[in-house]
Amino acid sequence: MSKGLTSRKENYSQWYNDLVIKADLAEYSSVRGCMVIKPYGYAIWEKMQSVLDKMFKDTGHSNAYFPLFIPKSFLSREAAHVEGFAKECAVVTHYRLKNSPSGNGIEVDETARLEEELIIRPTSETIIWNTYKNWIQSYRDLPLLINQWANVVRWEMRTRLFLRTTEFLWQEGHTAHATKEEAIEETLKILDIYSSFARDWMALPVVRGTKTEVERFAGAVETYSIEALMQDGKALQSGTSHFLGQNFAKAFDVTFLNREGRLEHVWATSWGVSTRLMGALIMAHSDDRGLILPPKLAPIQVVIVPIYKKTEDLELISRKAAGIKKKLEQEGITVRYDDRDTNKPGWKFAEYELKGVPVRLALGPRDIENNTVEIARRDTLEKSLHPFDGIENLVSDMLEEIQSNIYKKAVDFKEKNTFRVDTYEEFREIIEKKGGFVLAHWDGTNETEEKISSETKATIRCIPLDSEKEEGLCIVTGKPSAQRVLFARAY
RNA sequence: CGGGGUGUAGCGCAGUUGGCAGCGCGCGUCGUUCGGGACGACGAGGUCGGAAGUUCGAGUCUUCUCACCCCGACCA
Repeated sequence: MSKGLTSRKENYSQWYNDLVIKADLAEYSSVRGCMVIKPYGYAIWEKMQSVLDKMFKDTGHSNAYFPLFIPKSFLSREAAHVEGFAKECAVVTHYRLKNSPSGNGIEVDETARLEEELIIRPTSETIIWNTYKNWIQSYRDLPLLINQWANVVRWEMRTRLFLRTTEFLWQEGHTAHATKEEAIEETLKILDIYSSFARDWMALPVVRGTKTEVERFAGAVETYSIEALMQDGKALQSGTSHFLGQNFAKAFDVTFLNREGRLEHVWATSWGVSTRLMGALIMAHSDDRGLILPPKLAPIQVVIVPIYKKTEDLELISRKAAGIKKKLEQEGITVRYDDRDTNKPGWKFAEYELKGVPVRLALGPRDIENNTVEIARRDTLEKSLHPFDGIENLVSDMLEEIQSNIYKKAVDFKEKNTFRVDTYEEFREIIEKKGGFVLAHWDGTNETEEKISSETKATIRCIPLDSEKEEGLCIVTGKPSAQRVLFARAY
């Protein structure tokens, strides 16, 4: 048990908070609802960014950057969109401060009121479509495939580190297409990118699906999402991809001349993942000793800890460690040699476990004598001794094994906690007692969906894309249903 | 916005009837330690969230105020 880390069983959300803070990923800032992402946490986010960025570029997208401020009038151009975001917008009303007449401090200069208020972007569709209007004239300008890495602000009432903060970091893709089919294809292509990123890099299995009308993005025709299951049985929406139809094109009058010389509105998509993925990563794999990071996203993949009494020992060990470090680095592995004299080995062991470093090598006088290294893996906590020779291959293989092992564990957890139920009693029982994903039939109406969510706090996470289309009867109304949908309590 | 709570050292907290501002962790120096979160000695660190009031005297009592946290309604 780690010092000061609440156990998951004791209090899951406390465990999560403790972990984020003690593993040095982030901390609360002096600004309400906003957090500071610390270097170790940001390093993980940077890894995610660089992988995703490459995936976007490999599929033809380019990065650009649009303003943080959105004129108020823009937001109201698309009816559903403004409806969805109005309640959580930060608004800039003034552009100047002045010294208080009382002499202490500063205050807003009321004479410096903005003619039109500016909204801090909660998402960028409006400013982007206002811009695209000037970029698109002909079918030759299409498709337009743009992504931006940015911060956005949503004035949430309650916040949680990484999962929901007032300001957060994300990427938002915004594309324009000549046809509906092409836009839908793009939406699905991105959904694929998200789900394979989750699987192959985060070691996180997800369910892909469409959102119900109630859960749909404000302004979208169809919203697709990936849904992940956390260890406490709650679902976390981890990425969304929207088919926007012609809603924004119409609202911002974005048209193009097609091959036949006819003017048409373009078809649009938007899609995003945020620093919320950090929350998913933390909650999906970690244990009561601390983080467990998939090696492919770990900022430090291997740490080498020297164990010594005398400085002569340290010199010998350091020479040996430098050799190992070099060999591992040649394999493309990120290694830290921690020879700080300020902490004891035991302290370091606990510290790197807390921080989720996948593999730890310990090197002491005994190892120097026997030509061995002690290898400990974070996911299973197994320790073993290995000869110095060929250590780089062993570690390299172990990293891959850890990556696949934690994925397997997550898949196993998801399967064990996914239930098919056919009655509402059973449904409530599982939602109340066990949590997890529940697959059940639903009659497709908003009323039934809202009844279920108000009675059980479980919502329809998505209508899965990949499951078989089994017909049945709605668990609440008994009306016919074309397929089971995925319910869960969600973050 | 409704309900509850907390503001005292970097962090976590104690502070009795109003009477010298404390404890643990952390931090600094020195020494012994070092194969699973070591130990000892010495030391630094405070407008007690803010303002006003009662009092010889306020961390403590009164009034006002600000901030943050937790639970609900909203959400990637």
